[in-house]
Amino acid sequence: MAQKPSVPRGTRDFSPAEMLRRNYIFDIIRRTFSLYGYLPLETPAMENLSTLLGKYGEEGDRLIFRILNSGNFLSGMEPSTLVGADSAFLAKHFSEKGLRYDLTVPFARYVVQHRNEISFPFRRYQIQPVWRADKPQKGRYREFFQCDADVIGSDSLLNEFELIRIIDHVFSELKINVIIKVNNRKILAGIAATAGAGDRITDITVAIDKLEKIGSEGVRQELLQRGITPDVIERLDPFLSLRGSAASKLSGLKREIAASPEGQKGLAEMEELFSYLGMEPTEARVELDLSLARGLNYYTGTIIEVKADDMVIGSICGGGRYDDLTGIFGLPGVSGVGISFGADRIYDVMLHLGLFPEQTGAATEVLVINFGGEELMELIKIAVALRDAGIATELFPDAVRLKKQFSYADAQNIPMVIIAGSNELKAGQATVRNMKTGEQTTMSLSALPEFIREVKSH
RNA sequence: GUGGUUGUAGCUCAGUUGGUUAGAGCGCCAGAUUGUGGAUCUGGAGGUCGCCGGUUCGACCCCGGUCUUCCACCCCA
Repeated sequence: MAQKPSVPRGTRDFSPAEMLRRNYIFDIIRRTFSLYGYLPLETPAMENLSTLLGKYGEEGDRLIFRILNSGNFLSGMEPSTLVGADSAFLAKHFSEKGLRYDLTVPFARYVVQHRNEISFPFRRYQIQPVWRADKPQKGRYREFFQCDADVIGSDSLLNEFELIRIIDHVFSELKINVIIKVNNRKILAGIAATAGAGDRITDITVAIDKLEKIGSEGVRQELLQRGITPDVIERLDPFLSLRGSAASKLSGLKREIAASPEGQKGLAEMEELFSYLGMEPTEARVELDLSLARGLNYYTGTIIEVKADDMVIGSICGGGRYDDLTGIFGLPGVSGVGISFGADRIYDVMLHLGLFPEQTGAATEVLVINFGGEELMELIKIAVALRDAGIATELFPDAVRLKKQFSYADAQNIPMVIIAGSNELKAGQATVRNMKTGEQTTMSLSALPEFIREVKSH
């Protein structure tokens, strides 16, 4: 116990059983992305700090893992400059690279860097780990996987519509009941402007975003704390209490924020999006939630967030439109929109709700009992023939007692065991034991693959 | 980043207001059953009580530090 090795805080090993279930999730997401025409992309685990810093706000910068420079980074540095230097100064001199914090910014970097090779609109999906130097809790890790799909170089709201369809497709295949919340940053800007605080949109949205968690009184306190004046809060109030369908909220808003051109634009976008959704309804409920803001401040239009209906956990998928992301890298005027599935939280939800199918992935289907001795050559041939027939087969590597081999099959959940000892082989036969029912059938060796395929299909 | 919480066998947890060889259930291994798993019975292995240091005649227990877990805030997937 004492000197056991361990992994760093907030990181995890994934056992074979866990990997089979994780791959079940990844496979469904990957298949759905590709069904909608998205292409795979991977980027390095580390990026230059200049790519990363300043993209996620002050809070985000603090959470980026920095990689120490290789070699003697102290060489040529006067000891006197180190005395009294603050950590920001040292970090700048000792570290030039960081672990990626999300997949969207590296994607934007990729697009700008390869703009001449890409034909727009460019759709890509990316399933890779990201790292955040956060304090871990349940459902919050320092290394976790994101599954992103983004399309860049198209302003059309058809993209938003299709991304929502993808979300719906994935969660209905995973059998997770969800609610898809949408909103639009331009509407939020319109609300802020109408309330007379257009310049305080960040403070206002951050506070409003907490509505569900802390209630309307809590939001009021939060707004006050952020220095929003009581008369502005008074004027924000009607927006927070808007109820009803998306259509009725939109028409209500239309009057309220008539004076804000940006707000009107946001409303028009939402109306268009909901008209598409009306034509081709989703399985999950799509709700216009005016309190939805999302922290990442590069979003400029539609914002999307998905919550599980049957379990209290943070959002399991989110996304939105960003107009200016590639602008930071010197390519202005290219609009993008994307979503990101949180695979680790989806895993937690599915585990908690018991939604994983009993057999996930390609576990062994048949174990061939090893009798050793003269039979071994025949047993190898059986295993080869079964694998040729596409049946996942293990030949037990050691000729140990049958009890041990059967226990192994039981522990590994292997559904069928083949017993072919000298008795059976003399007659050119083998016995198949169904481990679930205990039923045993003896047949000729040539009939084995067909028989097992038969049992499998039931 | 702030405040709090947790850590005893592979797993889930007892325990001692500081006193010689630290317990249970489950799991694991062996046997009852030398070609048949999941049930039962019998036996066995496995712990410097997270780590480092301090107080004490003596620490798993008290104190400090550290790592880890989880929680609230912050932020987010």
